Amino acid sequence: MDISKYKSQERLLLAVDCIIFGFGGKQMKALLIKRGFQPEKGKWSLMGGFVNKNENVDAAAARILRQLTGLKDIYMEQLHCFGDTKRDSAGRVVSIAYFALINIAEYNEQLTSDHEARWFPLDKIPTLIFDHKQMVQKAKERLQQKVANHPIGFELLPVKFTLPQLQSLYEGIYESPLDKRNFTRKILSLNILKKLAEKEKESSRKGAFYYVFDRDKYGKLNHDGIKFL
Amino acid sequence: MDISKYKSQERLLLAVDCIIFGFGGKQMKALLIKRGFQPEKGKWSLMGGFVNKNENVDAAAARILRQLTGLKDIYMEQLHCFGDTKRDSAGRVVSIAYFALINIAEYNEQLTSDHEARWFPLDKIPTLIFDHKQMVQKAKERLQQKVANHPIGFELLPVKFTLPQLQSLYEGIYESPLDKRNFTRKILSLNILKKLAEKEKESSRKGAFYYVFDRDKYGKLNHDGIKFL
DNA sequence: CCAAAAGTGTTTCTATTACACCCATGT
DNA sequence: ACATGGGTGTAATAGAAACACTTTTGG
Repeated sequence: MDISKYKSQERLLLAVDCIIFGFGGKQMKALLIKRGFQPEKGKWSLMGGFVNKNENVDAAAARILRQLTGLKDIYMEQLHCFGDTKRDSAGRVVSIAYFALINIAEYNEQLTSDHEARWFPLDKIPTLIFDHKQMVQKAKERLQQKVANHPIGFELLPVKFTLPQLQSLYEGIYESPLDKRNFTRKILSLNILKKLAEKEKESSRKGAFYYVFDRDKYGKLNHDGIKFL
Repeated sequence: MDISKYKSQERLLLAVDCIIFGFGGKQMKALLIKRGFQPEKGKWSLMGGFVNKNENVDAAAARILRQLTGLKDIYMEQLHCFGDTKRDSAGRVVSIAYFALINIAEYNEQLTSDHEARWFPLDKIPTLIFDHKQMVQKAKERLQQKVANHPIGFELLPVKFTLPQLQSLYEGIYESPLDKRNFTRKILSLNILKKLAEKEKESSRKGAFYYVFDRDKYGKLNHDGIKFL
């Protein structure tokens, strides 16, 4: 087979960078690390790494997330390819950005300190290397869109959560307040939550009922017209 | 500067593929070419090419579109990175897919024959090489989403168009009929069209008034909550 | 008994849908 | 005169938004 056209092409470095979102109870946060190698060593950065030649790009993203956080089977979605020639000061590196949603409570604190990782509220993101700030911005916009039509908000909460918690989550993502009554009515009308008998008693005297997301029920619906907000 | 971490990484081929949409009066079409080199030479394919080392990925997409169609200053948007190791039978090539919207009438027929290019209605796309069918599918879904909130449908029409034409366009994109009265009311209520005195007389005895998209007016609106459909 | 958060309905308004007839013109 | 596609309004329904009081319970 004549593949000479391929042979004469220039190869380049391909990286992935991950915007890792967590929910801090009131606001959305992103997990950042102090970069461990040159250039820009010691500066705040997204988690990233290079794509190996015999590795799917999606797999590379999952691997990097696992290496740096210890977490696997995490919700991840490809965001965008950042491909400007000058984006990385050390040479031509095209980066595929992914965003991940994790339950901040399950995240192992030990790993945080290992890699000098820290959670930053989205409105207090420090200066980041390269085009990482743009990546975070784009991820935030994408999350806002996506969460309106897809049940991915639950990835950010524990399996059991209360309606006030869920509302705070949406308020955090949209950075705007929601009406409690309208919110509960709407979310319950979707018929995808199961109410538990148990109550969460930490955050109020009265206690709030726990709910769980019922994936089975959701799976049986038409996902086309479903609107969470 | 110590960039040894970069040096030890594997480089790979990066390509772009373009899904080029046009509107055929009744249905959406995609422009495909007969692939001109091995492997899979002579099979139907999206327009594609390799990204050069000193070229932005976006620029590569624009270059390839220009080389193969002669068109420039075309609406283009990055779609998705397709990065499976086995996607190209001749070796590891990661491809960034873009979709483009062009006014089919302005497209130079000569160039079509030069590259053995042809327009195919979306429901009659032939077998395509590699993962190009998936790319087309994803582009179609993205177009449907996007066109509901952004004024990109106009890219597919001549500068002057009639309301029946615009309606047919949306019907083509969504593959479902719309109510004429509801459609005109909605679209006119956005206040982004300028009605001309002139009429289009080809397709009916009575003739239909031409409109143009008023980019100035549109620019002055809040684009956040705007809904075309 | 009081502070703090949970839970719960109704009304108004806005947007969407469904639906049918007359108009202008070229042949 | 008639066939063809263009243009227009209203009523019914559904969804979104606004809004305030009662409940529970730990201290």
